[in-house]
Amino acid sequence: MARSTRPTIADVARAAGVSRGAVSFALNGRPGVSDRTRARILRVADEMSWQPDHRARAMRVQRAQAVGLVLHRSVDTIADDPFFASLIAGVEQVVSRHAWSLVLDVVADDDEERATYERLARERRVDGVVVSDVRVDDPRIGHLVALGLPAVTLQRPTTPSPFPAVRVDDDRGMRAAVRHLLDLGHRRIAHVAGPAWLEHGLRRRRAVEAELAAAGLAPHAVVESDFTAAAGARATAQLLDLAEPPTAVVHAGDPMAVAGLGVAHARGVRLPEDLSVTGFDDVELAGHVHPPLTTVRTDSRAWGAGAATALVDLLARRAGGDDALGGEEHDVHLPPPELVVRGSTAPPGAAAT
Amino acid sequence: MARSTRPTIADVARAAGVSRGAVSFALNGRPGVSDRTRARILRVADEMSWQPDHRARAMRVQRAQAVGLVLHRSVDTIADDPFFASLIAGVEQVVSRHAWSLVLDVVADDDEERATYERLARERRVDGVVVSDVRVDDPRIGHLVALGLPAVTLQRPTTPSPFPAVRVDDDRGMRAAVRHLLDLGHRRIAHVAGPAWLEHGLRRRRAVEAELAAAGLAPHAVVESDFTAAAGARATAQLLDLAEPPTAVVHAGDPMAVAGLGVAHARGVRLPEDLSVTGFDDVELAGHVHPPLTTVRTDSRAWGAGAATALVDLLARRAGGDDALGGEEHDVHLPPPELVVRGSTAPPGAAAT
DNA sequence: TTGTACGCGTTATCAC
DNA sequence: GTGATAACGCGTACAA
Repeated sequence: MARSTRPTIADVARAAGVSRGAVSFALNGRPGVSDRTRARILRVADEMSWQPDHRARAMRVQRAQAVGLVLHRSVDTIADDPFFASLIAGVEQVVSRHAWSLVLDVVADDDEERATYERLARERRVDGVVVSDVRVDDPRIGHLVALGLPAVTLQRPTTPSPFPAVRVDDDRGMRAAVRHLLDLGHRRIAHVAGPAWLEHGLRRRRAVEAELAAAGLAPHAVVESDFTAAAGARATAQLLDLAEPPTAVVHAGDPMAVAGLGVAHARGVRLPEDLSVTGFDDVELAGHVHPPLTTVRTDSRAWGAGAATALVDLLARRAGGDDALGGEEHDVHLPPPELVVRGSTAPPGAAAT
Repeated sequence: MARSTRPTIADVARAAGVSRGAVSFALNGRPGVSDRTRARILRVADEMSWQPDHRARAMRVQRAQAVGLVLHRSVDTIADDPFFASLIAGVEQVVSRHAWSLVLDVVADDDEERATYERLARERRVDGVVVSDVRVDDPRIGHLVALGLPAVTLQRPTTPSPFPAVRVDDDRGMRAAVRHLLDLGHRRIAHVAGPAWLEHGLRRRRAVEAELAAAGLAPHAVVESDFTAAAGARATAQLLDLAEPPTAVVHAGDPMAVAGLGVAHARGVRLPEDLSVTGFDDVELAGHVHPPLTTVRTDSRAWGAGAATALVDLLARRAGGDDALGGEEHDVHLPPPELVVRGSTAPPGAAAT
């Protein structure tokens, strides 16, 4: 455990017979040293397996070379919703390519969330953050502005935000799912929604309503849920208990939809003859349950990657002296999600025909 | 964006009319300032909303106050396996309680993994790492020792390791599942295993074999898989294609088991009458598919929390001057997982009786 | 309690 | 253009 022998830039400089400054120049590829000296310095540094101490450098250049991601959901939801893992993976992919780091925090409530952002900003652990699960009237936007912590949001918040957003046209996918059911002949279409206080929960619900309205219909019923399988199961049970149950249910998330299939199955409802079901996200399991789930394929990893890229770009602009935060003109638009038709949807009463 | 006005310790000292050293003492709650002065200093610091710059402090005390977690799996597997999200959440829970940070990296191959550990160590981004997905003959152990980077492993590696391990008796759960099937009267029991090069993949397989051997049996068949739903589906198809198919399948992971249910369903196999299925982990969805999955309940979050705790303890000991790495006597033992019996298991040919 | 050296790179200034 | 020298960033720790 050769803890004491970790070389510093001074050791490298001495070994190479140059000044510390020269080593720094050589390492960072800037003019000031001849090619021969540069090569020698780099060789020596490599031999000593020296790399600059990230902290010392960060302190000097006033940049952490790290981005933060603060996830605010119960610890359980995080495990149950594959979305987060994909998001993290996407962010990480970009961040690591730049030799930056991802600092991750999971918080349980609003207070902890505030405190965490404050800590990240004050301690300067990160240069900026990715804001996910944007809420309706999201208080974090103002908070981050006040803290002076640059950010990128996933979707554009409903309230004005000075930060760039990574946008994807969820609506299109949701409407495609409803359209698909309408085309199959369904008229009693229910929706199991995400929480209305989440921007994407609300947005997806509006999309369902809009597409139905375009066909002169209204949702047969809307049950607000929270994206978990347990809540999805409850919601489906509730819908099946209606005097006049729906013939199709559009879910705002796959785990809810899969649980819905399970409940229907358990009650002897024939799938998809008696009930058509759609999901949202296309998690890996979606194609492997029975009947395989018709769902909307999103690319959460691309979302994470897009957000990280936007953030890195934003920070680069700021490092270049541009104090602006970017705003809408730097929004990144991702390709809209597409409907994946599988076996969980069919014309209503298909078996009866 | 008041970037330039971020206060430093000097500003606080000036405002409070004391020296910088006094502010430092007051903040860290150590003797050297009177209670009255301490209170005043803290009040001023709070008013200016000053918190010590993490980098400057880290540089001085030579500690990053951060732990690393390097996940080595394809980006897809990470999203599909809820285990990771739980693990991350567990680690984070502990880490944040200490006001430390979690630095997360996702790597795609061995080279990248090596490079990442090296970077984390050389740049001193983290004080230690949590090593998950321990492999048979895991090369990372030696590498980490060479880098001088303290670690905690999830399960004790098969090869000697100087690091503490968080251990949980997977075997017990796996054997309980097999026992359960034997008790139901099954004799043709197959196993869909995880990769044999993963410590827990191999361990679970051995447990299945051991329990069957205790009953004078051998696995009806073993299909090696990779923990994904897709692979699980293929494995089940393969088993059902056998001239003499198994009456029960024990899976090393829930996603594989759920996909197995789907395949069986699609083929018209009656569940659980014609085929009993067990999983491992008890992901949230497990109780909501049809039939609800009999599985082994593990607590991945507790695993993450245990690992983080062990790591923080280890680092505290080292900070206290103890250069030892801990080793086996600091292993943490978690309660063994338990079997959760649901509807996916029944006596063989139950409906026929 | 105060003054100040220190940790470790980066960068502005300066000499050749 | 090459390179050395020294100041700097921001807390902490130790001598005074």
